[in-house]
Amino acid sequence: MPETAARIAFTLLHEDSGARRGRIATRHGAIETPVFMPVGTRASVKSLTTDQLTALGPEIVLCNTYHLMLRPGIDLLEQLGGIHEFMGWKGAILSDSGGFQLFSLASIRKIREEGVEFRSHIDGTTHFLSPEAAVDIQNRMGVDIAMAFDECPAYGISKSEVERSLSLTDRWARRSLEARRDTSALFGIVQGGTHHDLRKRAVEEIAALDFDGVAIGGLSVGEPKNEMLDTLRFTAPQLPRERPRYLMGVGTPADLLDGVAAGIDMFDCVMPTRNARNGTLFTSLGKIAIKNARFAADKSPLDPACSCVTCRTVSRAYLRHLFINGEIAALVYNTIHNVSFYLDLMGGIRHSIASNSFGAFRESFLSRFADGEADSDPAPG
RNA sequence: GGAGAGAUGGCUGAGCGGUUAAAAGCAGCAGACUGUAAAUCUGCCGGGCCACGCCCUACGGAGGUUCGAAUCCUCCUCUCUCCA
Repeated sequence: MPETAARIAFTLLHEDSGARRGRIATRHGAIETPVFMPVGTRASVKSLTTDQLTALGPEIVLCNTYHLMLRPGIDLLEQLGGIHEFMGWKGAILSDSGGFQLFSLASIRKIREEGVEFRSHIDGTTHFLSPEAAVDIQNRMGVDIAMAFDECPAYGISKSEVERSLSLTDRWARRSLEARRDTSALFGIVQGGTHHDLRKRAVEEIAALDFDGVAIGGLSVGEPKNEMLDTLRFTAPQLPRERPRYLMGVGTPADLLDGVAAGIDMFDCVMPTRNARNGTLFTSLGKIAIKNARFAADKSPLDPACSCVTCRTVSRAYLRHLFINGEIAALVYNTIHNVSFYLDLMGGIRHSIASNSFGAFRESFLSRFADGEADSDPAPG
């Protein structure tokens, strides 16, 4: 991409019903969409070295403004050549603005019109994030895609509070955009809880601004699944067709399929990496808890349908052994597999859209994945 | 041979007259995890049952004191430490 070109360029390649197949050109390579972005909050996809991550082949990963501004700090990060160089990562990077930390670290912050005062969860020192500061930090990190600074309202608060929060997010969106530079693309975020009218208002507000992409935030934060899906299906199709659509923080394999069906192009979620470290592994036949006693003597690969390093190299019995003994290799093997599983799922989704068979792919995947049992042992006699 | 200390649920280990089916940790079994304060957290964990209550069996063994004992007394068995 020429130096003078846009921050990113999105091309919508194909549509299959509501599902979209596209491509995002960035200064760090092209991203085939729909895409799943592994989460690397502190410039690290937990338990993986950068070369292990690279070998898995994701085109883009996440990092987090709040966590990185605390450590190592933006001055140091900038001095060290930016986040790509810092972590030795050649692919694209999207950073979250820190808005989600307003939600997850609610007890140690104070929200004002101007911005948010945080107390560091590490050492208690006070820090300030505003739309301008958050975007500035993301620019200085050198990420390919930055996120507007938003407030993610907790589920269960009153509609009037959601509306108040949304108004703040919308005002912050304009200020975030003012702070955009050519170094990083900037996405706006649609909030509004589970209220159709607020979501509609948010879409109109954000879509009218010159963001490089539009995200749906504030889903899968505790609301019932049917409300999440309802909000997703209501909101996603209203997002600008010619720009990337990003569903933040979602989700399960089934959620990804629902998101794609609703017209989402980008996803991120801690689920594959966190669950890997906690012993829950995704397979083509459903989730399994590798610590379960029934895998103690199971010589079969974790997922016979998977070709990742883990599945090619070791057995379920060995993975269980490593996990219950707290071996570091368990985290590495598990993470390699779960991330591979998610990336493979997205690959399958992209192929199916290209061949107009997304609906069938989705049905097929879900019928096998079901919810739960993935025990390859023969039925007891 | 002598002098001490001690034996508690798979293990370590509290309790030292009633509120004790018995703290806590570990092990074991299961579950959760959705823009990562997470290699974290939660539940179960003697047995049985027509189970939100009841019945068995339980603190080395056998007796005893007491309304009531894992807790007090006697004897026995075994373990550990120190001195010979």
